[in-house]
Amino acid sequence: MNKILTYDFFRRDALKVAPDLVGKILVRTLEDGTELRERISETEAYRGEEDKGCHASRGRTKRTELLYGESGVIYVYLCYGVHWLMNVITGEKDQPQGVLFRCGELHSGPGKLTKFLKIDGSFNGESFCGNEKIRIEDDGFRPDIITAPRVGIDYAGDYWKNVEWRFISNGK
DNA sequence: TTAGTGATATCC
DNA sequence: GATATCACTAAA
Repeated sequence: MNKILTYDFFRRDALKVAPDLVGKILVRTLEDGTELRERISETEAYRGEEDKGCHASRGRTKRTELLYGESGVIYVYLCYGVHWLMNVITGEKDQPQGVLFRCGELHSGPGKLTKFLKIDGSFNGESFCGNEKIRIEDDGFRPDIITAPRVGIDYAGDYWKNVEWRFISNGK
């Protein structure tokens, strides 16, 4: 029986949660009971107000308020008016941390992942803990993790642009 | 390489 | 109210 990840898993530091999430399985249950499954193959950590790539670096606002909140909460963000990007909040309360689900085994790209799983803005503020619609399972799979600089944040400056907070499964 | 897209934040 | 910005994708 697969283990379902709970609050304690997400409450740790984003830099611990992000690599641990790689290889886990996202399970999305639709209205009609259909289950969509996809193994996570890539995540990125966003951590703290000093992280220029993190939304919270520009201050605590209505949008980023969630980042400061409860671990295990889903933060969905509409990017470029087209793509829903899904994050999960990690770390202790009042620390703006999150992990972005960057891509799954079957779909590369965060926009495609959320499209496949039928995630949209209505999931903003939902939680992975005790949620019937979406959860994350651990089937014991432990891939080797490759780290790399995050992508898409050229504006964040040389240091934050190059820090290796991107975690990729090598598929083994 | 570039266009498209819309919510959010910031500037009047 | 108006403009600038963006953790992207698809088309060319």
